[in-house]
Amino acid sequence: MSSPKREKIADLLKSQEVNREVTAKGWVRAFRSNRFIALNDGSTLHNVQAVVDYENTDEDLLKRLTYGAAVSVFGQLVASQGKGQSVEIQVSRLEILGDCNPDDYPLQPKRQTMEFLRENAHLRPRTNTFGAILRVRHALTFAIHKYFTDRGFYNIHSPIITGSDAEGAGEMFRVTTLDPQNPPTTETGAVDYSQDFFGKETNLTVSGQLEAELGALALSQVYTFGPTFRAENSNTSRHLAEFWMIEPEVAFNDLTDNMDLAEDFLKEVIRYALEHCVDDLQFLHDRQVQEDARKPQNERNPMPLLDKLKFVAENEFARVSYTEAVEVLRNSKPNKKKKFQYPVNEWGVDLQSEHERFLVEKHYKKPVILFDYPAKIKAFYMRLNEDEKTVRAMDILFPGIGEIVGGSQREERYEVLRQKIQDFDIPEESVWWYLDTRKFGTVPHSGFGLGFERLVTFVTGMGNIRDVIPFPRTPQNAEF
RNA sequence: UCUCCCUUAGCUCAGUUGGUUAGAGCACCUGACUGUUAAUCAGGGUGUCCUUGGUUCAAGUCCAAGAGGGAGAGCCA
Repeated sequence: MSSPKREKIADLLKSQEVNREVTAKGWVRAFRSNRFIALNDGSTLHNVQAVVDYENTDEDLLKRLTYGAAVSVFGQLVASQGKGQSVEIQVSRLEILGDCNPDDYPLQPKRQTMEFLRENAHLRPRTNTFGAILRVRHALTFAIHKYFTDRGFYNIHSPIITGSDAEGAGEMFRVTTLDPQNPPTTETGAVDYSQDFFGKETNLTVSGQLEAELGALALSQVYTFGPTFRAENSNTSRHLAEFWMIEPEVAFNDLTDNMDLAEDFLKEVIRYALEHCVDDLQFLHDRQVQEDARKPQNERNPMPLLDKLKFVAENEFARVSYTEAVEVLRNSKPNKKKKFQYPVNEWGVDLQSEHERFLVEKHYKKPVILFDYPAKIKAFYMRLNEDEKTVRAMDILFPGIGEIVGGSQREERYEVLRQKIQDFDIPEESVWWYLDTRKFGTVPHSGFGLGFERLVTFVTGMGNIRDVIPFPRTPQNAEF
C-alpha cells in the first residue's frame, strides 16, 4: 500500500478538506499521554497533533517517540476532539525515520539560553525561536528583492574577492594561496604578492558600494545584496565578521531622494514582515515580553515588538542635520548634568553611541535620519556641500540597534573627488576605475548600505546579532 | 583592544557570615494514569562546584593568574 505524498504541516493545518488520508513527516516536539505526538517540520511555527492508537501500537515503537526523533505518520486528517487545534491526524501507520537519544540530545523542551543554543548552532534551527527567526529572515530577504524589483532596480553581483583596499570601511581579510610557512619574498624581504594567485594582494570585500556605483552609472537603479567581511576585532551584539549587506545605488538621486528611498524601503520591508510572518512575529513578540519580565525595569524594551514594528512602519522618521543634532545634544539634560561619557561641546565631533541613543530613544522617540555630517569624520567619496565643511551623508538610527543604514550622495565631480582621494592618502592608481566614472559621463548619484542582520535583529526583537544568522562569524569563533 | 559581570547536575538556576553528607525545577530512568496541550501523580541525584596556584583548622564561598561566555565602549552596517 502506498502512502499519499508528504504534505507540509503548514498546509495540513490550513487544510479545509478533512477526512482524507495524509502523510506528514517531521520531528517530535512532544509526546503526551502515550498518545499525542506534537510534530513539527519547520514549515510553520505550529505543530500538527498526531494521535496514536497506543493500545494497538508496538510498545517499543512508542518508546522511541522521544523529543527530537524524526518520524513519518500516515493516517486520516480529522477534526480534532481537543481544544488546542482544529485538525489532527489519526495515525494508522507510524515510522521512526531517525531515533533521537534524549540522554545525548542537547535540545530540551524548555527555555534554554541563547548562549547555549549558539554553541549548538547545528541544532538550534529546530527550536521555535530560531525557526521563527529563520522564516522571518527569509521573508525579509524576499521582501528586499521584491521591493527593488517592483521599482525597476537591477540586482548587481559585486565581487567577493577584491583587489581594492580603498573603501576604508574597515580591516580586511587577506585572500591568498601562498604558503604561509614559506611565502615567496622580494629582494627587500617583503612577501611577494606578484606570485600570488591573482598576482597582487587581494582581500574579501568590505562593501560592494564602489561596484554598485559602476552599475548605477549605466543601469540607473541597481542594488547589491551579498556577503561582506570585516576583520575588525569587534565584540558587540551588533557586529559580525561576516554579514550580508544591501546596497542600493541610484543615478540622478540627491541626498533627499536617497533619504526618501531608504525610509520608504525600511517601512515597506517591515510592513511585508508584519503581513507575512504573523505567527512567527507574534511568537517573537510574546517571547520578548516574557524575557523582559525577567529583567529589571530599566533593561526592558520600551515598546513590545509588534507595537514597535507598527510604530516604525507608520510614522515619519525624524530628519535632523548633524548641526541641529549637536545643538540638541549640547542643550540636553544629560549633557548639562555631565551624564555623557563624551560631552558634546563643539561642532565637528563624531557622535557616540550614547548620543545616538539619546536622540532616538529619549529626544525624538522614533527613528532618526541624521544628515550633512562634517566632512572630516566621513568617507572620501561623499559629496561635499557648498559650505565646504559638510558632506551629503546620512545615517539612519533605529532604537536598540543604532546605525542601521549609512549612505550618501556621492561626489560626482572629478577634480573634487581626486582632491579628496589625495587628502585621504588613497593611492590614485588603486581607484583609477572609480575615477574613470567621473571622467566619462558623470552624474549625481546616491546610495546607502543596510546591514541585513541589523534589520533582522530589529524585526525579530532579538538582543544579539549572532542569533539572527545561522552560523555567526565573530572574533575567535568560526565553529560549524 | 579596553571596562564590568558571569562560570555549581544534561539544561535553567539557588547555595546565607568560610563550617557536617551539594540543592530545586525541567530533562532522564522506574511505575501508575490516559483526549493530552509546558499532561498529571509516586519514587530515583546522575556533580572535576571552569582550571591552576594561594590564604585558612576548614574554600562552591576569600585572593591571584589563566580559559570560556556575556554586557557595554571603540570601529562600523
